[in-house]
Amino acid sequence: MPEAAVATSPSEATEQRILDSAELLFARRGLRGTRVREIALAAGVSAGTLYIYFPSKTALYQAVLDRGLRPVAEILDEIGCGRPTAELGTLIEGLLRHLAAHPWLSRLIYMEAISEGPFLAHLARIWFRPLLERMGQLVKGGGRRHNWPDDELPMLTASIVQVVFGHFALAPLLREAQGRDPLSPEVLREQTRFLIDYFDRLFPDHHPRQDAKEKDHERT
Amino acid sequence: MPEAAVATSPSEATEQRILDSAELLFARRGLRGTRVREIALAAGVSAGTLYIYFPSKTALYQAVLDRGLRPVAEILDEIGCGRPTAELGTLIEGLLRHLAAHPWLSRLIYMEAISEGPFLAHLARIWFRPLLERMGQLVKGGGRRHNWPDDELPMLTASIVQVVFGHFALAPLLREAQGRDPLSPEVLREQTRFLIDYFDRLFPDHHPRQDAKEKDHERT
Amino acid sequence: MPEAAVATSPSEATEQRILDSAELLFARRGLRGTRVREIALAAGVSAGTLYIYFPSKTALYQAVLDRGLRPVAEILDEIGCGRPTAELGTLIEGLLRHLAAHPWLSRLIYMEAISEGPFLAHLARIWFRPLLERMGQLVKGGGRRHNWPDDELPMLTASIVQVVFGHFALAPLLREAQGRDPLSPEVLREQTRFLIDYFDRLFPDHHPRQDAKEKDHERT
Amino acid sequence: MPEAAVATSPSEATEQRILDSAELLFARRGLRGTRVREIALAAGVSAGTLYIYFPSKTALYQAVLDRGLRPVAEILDEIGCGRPTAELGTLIEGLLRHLAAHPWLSRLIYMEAISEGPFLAHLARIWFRPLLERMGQLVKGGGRRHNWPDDELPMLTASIVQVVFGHFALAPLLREAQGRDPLSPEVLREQTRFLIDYFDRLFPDHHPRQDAKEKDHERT
DNA sequence: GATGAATGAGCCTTCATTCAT
DNA sequence: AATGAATGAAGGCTCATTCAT
Repeated sequence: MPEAAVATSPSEATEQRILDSAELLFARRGLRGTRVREIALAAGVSAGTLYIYFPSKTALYQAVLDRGLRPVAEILDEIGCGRPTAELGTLIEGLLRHLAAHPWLSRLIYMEAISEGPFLAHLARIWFRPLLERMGQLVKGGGRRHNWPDDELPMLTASIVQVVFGHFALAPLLREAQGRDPLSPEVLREQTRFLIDYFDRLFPDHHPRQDAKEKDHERT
Repeated sequence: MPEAAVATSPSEATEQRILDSAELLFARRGLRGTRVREIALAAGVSAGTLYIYFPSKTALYQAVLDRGLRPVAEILDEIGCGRPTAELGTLIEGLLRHLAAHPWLSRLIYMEAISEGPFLAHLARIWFRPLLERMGQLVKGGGRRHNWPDDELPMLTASIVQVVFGHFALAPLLREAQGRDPLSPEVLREQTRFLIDYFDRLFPDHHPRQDAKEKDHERT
Repeated sequence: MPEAAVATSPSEATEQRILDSAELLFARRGLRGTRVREIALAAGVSAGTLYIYFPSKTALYQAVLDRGLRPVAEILDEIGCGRPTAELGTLIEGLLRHLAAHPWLSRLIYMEAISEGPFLAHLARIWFRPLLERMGQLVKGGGRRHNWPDDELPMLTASIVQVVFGHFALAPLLREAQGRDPLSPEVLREQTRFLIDYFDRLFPDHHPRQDAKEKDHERT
Repeated sequence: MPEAAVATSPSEATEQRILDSAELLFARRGLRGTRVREIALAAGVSAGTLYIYFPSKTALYQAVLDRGLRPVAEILDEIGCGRPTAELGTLIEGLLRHLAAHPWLSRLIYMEAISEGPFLAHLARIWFRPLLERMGQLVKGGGRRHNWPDDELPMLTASIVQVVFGHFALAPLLREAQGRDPLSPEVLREQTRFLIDYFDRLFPDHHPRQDAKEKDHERT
């Protein structure tokens, strides 16, 4: 419960500020491309101060990655304790809400994945594999009657991850190409609605939430 | 097989080797994270030699990006001159074939997009926007009777790009998480088959190829 | 004695040390021929430290030039506020004293002039042109009855500058050829005495200081 | 007599072109500040070709220096074989003619002198010392009755060198400050006339040429 | 706890020099 | 004789990291 309590100490606040700035910059430039001084400057401290909190740039990177991924893992754990029906929609919505609240997270993850850096295995273990597994369970299990062949399910779940996370990861490009901010509340609402529709079509038998379904489309 | 034919001067070969090595490394580390010496070493030349062919690291990066994106633009142009029906499948297959032959391209593009680098606008202009437009035409036009609302089409096409390119961009992560090489011919064949199935479900009226359709699913 | 008074921060001292070393080396090798590492080594710091104080080698060069030329401009300004008679001698003596105290200055100026570098115009504006003008005023004005034709005066003043500054600029060569140090107090005293004699002959009506005149020559 | 005969071989011409370009550039940038490629480019050959004619940049520098200084030494030798009277004027005129024909020579010499390079001793031995000695002989000897004290003669001769060579060495600065080209025939003529007048005043007993004397001043 | 000063390793780039053609 | 291609050794400059204050 670190986020529930108020700022414990001034140094705790400084540490968070450093982590925030680092997240933002690592997400854009990667580990090698980000300068310690940039992070410190963005956090409003000197580069020397940063080394009081983190022993090295790499350790800071790891801390940023951990802090970002932990809540994702928690979301995955929370889902799945409930009823198996309609959980995929819940999972997606939970993820979207979290990603919208932490717009750098997707880019950070993608950056690390593409970089094939030293934390790739870690990333696969604590983020991607659990995500695929949970999604696989939700798709396979739950009495759903979708008609996807079993051997295509891994690719299906991977594609869902791509669509959900990709929207945030490629946000700069989408903004540039579409002329609107993919992270604005309005666009995020549209994107959420679209994804629900999207999953309805991929899993025709799967009706995540009655209200959401009736709101936007009456066909079928 | 365009590289077999010419084989002009020895310096031409060197230039291509440098471009190849640079593509590989830029795709993994981005512009800032890649060292010129690494590129030169990978190309089997000295760092000084590299500067005979390219005036700067940035210029080399640009050349790599251009060389990678030009064929994609050509693929987009070629499609669309034919019949409008079933063209989406053709486009996807063409793209997949090209991306499979140039496995670093997607990662290069994603890296640049995520980095929000100086070529983002260029990337949007010559890659992403044409891609979205062409796909939008193919989806909208062609007498198809899919029932997507118009305002969701941009997000739909974006999601298709995510699924097609994401497979290659996140290849290292997929390999690590799924325990198999996403770039192996076998997996690529599966991925192609999956994507065709996938589009059939997103556009139920759209029957790209009879054989592909009958192979795996008999519903509708 | 301006450097004895202040002695502010340690970094101020470092900056001055860098400027001193740079002046010495730039005066000998010019801008292009001097290595940043040499300057840093001579100043007792690392090359990186130098860049804390100056953004580039060129900026350091400019700073050295400015620091060296400012006092010369001040000397020129101070002279001329007094009586017009006998001022040329005062100017020369003031210049000689300053040049003797800053033995690298002449070489720095000559080096820049010969190099035809980017600061040549600056040098002409803040050093050479004022020098010529002030000397021209002193020679022309002041009721002197020398009989130089007007159109030879610019060349005359230029030649004076050559003789005054050239002694310091060509010091290495003079030392090598004459076997004595042109910067030693003794030789400097001789040179001053010679210059006074020299000007007496160029301007027979011009008796700068009675004492100086009587000290060394009773002939005529 | 290397300049009398026509171009012996094509390679001879190339060598001279390289020497010419090198002279020009060494005079402006010094040994360290000049790039071999620049010289080659200015000579219209490749850098590799340059190494056919000269084993290294330093050797080329030495050759340039030698080629430039040899005629000066010859001028010094030729003078002095004649009558001792009025020879100083002849020497000055000969020097001026040569320096005007080789405008880079003075700058080259000054550059080397200021740089305190490895050829300083050489320069002193074959250029400056003979020059001082010859001038000293001409001033002292020849039955002239000027009234300079003996211990000021070295400084006097040095000052003459400064005035004669300095005009060419500081040409860029003079051009910038005076707004006219010090190497133009017109200005060179003026400078020659000025120098004759100048020496007449430094050595009142010394009447180099009747015509020159009567042109501008009738005192004595 | 915080920082300004300092640094050594390393980065991008240039350069004198070599050599096969 | 001439050169284009190549390179190893700097050269200017940056950066992660340390430490006295």
